[in-house]
Amino acid sequence: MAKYVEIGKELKAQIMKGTYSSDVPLPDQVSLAKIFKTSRVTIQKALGLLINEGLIYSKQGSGTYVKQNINLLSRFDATVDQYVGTTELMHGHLVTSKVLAYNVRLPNAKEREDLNLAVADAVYDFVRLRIVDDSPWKIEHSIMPVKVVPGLNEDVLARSIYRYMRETLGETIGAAYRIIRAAQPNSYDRRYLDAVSETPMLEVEQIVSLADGTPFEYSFTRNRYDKGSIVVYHPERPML
Amino acid sequence: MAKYVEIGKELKAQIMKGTYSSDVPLPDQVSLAKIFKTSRVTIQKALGLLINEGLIYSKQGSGTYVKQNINLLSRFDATVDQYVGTTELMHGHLVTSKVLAYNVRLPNAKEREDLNLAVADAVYDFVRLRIVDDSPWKIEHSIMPVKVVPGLNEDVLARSIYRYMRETLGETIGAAYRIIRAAQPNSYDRRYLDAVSETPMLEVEQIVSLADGTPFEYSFTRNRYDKGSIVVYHPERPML
DNA sequence: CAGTGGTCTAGACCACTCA
DNA sequence: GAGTGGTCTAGACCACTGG
Repeated sequence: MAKYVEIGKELKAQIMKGTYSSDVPLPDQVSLAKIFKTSRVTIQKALGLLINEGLIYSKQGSGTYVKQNINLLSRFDATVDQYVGTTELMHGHLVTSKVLAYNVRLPNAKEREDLNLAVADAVYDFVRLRIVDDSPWKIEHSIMPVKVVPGLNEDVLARSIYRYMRETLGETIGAAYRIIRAAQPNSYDRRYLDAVSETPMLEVEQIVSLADGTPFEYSFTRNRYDKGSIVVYHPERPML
Repeated sequence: MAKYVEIGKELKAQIMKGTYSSDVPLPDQVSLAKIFKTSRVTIQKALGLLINEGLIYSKQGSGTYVKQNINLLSRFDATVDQYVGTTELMHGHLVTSKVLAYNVRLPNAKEREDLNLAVADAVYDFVRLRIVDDSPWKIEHSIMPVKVVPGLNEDVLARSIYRYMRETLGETIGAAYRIIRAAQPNSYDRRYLDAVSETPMLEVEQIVSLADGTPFEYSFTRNRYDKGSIVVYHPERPML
């Protein structure tokens, strides 16, 4: 593990423990470099991780401070901010899956473009109902290329796909595009999620890629408006 | 302007011009350092900007490549990914505002916490209907502290608050928390956005801060499900 | 003014890919 | 094995904050 990641973890742990308040700044970068026996650049890279998470912010000429509103995230139920599958998201809750449809077929034009596939590259096409503590939660409709995620059978689907990819295939999940929208309920929503005409649905369309840039998942996830929201943090970035 | 930002802009411009395809990698970092007469670390910082925007990705031992799905973003109408106000978002479209409510009052407990205010710190509380090309688009309900954004009158509200902050107050917008959810239409939605019972609404609740960490906006923005979605890109980051 | 973060350099070693 | 990106160093200068 890279040194700056280790330092980032340690600093985060200290912040979560309440070592630094939002009034008193963290030790300055030179001091931190001495404390962790490293260079200032490495400290800056470590602090950058926490800044990107929204945990701290830096003010030139002044210092580095802990943000006040860390608690904001915990107030909301479903956070889809990381690339962990939903199975691993709900700490302390049992998440199970029911496979509603499972099929292997050839991709259409849009899927070929979004997943970067040739005409003959088969894809899995499956729909899963995700259940938390015996209560229906969301419906996931996923398209995945067979050549990128081989061996994806119904047994794996009932468990965690992301864990299968990490532990069995040894793949690292990379970036994700997400489009978030509200939608009217469709027949699946009505049948499995107790939605009626007046029930707004929250839909997330996403393309997820491996660390090497290969797209491996194109999916639509839907839940009732009262069964989850999405939390996003946007740090400041130079405009290009 | 920092050198790495300049280089990032130049590289982005070249990529947008189609200089590099997704098959052939960009020049390697050492070559780029020579081309831009700088060090490799600076090149890496510049490339990092493009990686965070989802424009390119790097593969250790291989090279740095342009992503295939750059066009994904342009397919969707409303992108709320940057900290520009909506006035500046719709290129080539006329965005106007109608102030539906405007008030100065004392903050409640939640607002005091989210905006980091004392009991006596007054806040603006206003509702604006945003109109694109004569068609109602979204409703923004905003709370802003008077002491952070002084001089916010109805004249400014009808124009661009963000531009006022940048150009008149000289403030730099920093980070933002956003919670995105689907919701049932309320009376405002029905009255001004042509919503009925079966019209799902997309709602964005957000806290926006200045570069120095001071929160200055707590707002709810709503639009009809068919009048805008939200696009988010999540680059890979080490887990802390 | 002293102290802080922001940027930048030149060079080094390592991990990984791919022919 | 050559070439690539990932990390790290030690030191420097600048920009900004705040007493």
